[in-house]
Amino acid sequence: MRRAHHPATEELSLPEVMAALSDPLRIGLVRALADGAERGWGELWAPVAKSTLSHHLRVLRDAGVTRTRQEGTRCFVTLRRQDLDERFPGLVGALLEAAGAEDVNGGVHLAPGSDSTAACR
Amino acid sequence: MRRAHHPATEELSLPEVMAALSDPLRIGLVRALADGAERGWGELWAPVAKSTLSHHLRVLRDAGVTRTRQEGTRCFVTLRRQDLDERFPGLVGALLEAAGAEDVNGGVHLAPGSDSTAACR
DNA sequence: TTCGTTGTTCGTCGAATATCGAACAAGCTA
DNA sequence: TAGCTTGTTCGATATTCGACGAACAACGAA
Repeated sequence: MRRAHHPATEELSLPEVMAALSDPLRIGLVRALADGAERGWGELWAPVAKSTLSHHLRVLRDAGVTRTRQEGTRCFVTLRRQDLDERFPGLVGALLEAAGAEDVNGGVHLAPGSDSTAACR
Repeated sequence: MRRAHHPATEELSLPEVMAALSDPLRIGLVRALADGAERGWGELWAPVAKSTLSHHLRVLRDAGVTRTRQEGTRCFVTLRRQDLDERFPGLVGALLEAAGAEDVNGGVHLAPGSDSTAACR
């Protein structure tokens, strides 16, 4: 498990962020993180192999959309909402609203028994 | 020159629109159309072969971002701002603002002598 | 130390994308 | 009719992307 790279706020690239947010599964992941709560890997369920999920989370991280924190063998992920809003005001909000209206989620959902108050027990 | 396909407003797909807007050159094209004016092909200059430009304009059209009108051998293109705002409120505005702040244009610019008042002479 | 859990990385595959030049089609214009 | 202009389409090629399973690395627990 190598040290993950997180671009600084001023390094965020608009095309890269747009590309990261153009996949239904990744939109679903962002929606799952939209409430601002930190989520453990295990809470995020998606209909793909774990290596594929790891790939998508890496794309989001590399684009600066999410931040990953490591704790032992576990990883926790949060949406970098504030950084994104600073560089691209309104973009994430508009995306989340549109994705909610159309129910775009790529098959992603939170694991049973997880809610924003029970995260990271 | 075959009849171009334009998806209806209710057929617009969020991931597809996001993907169409994730390329710097296409962002540049959208910016060139942002004032709502109809532009002729010849007014849009980009640092790629004409077949490549045709491809990018097709991607935008197929995603429902732009509308193409044909007149003789010429084509004119407009941004479907109203349709996009109806389905994805605020998305295009946030993109244009961010792209303007970062000057993302993919090398696209309007041909010399073109401005919003002189279009389509 | 030996497992088991967790997430990353690697190799591979097929599909999609970006790009170019060349050929083509459709409509003006001379 | 014969060019000219304009934009699309066609191959061809190189790259990227999404997906998978397998192997690996790091850490906690038994």
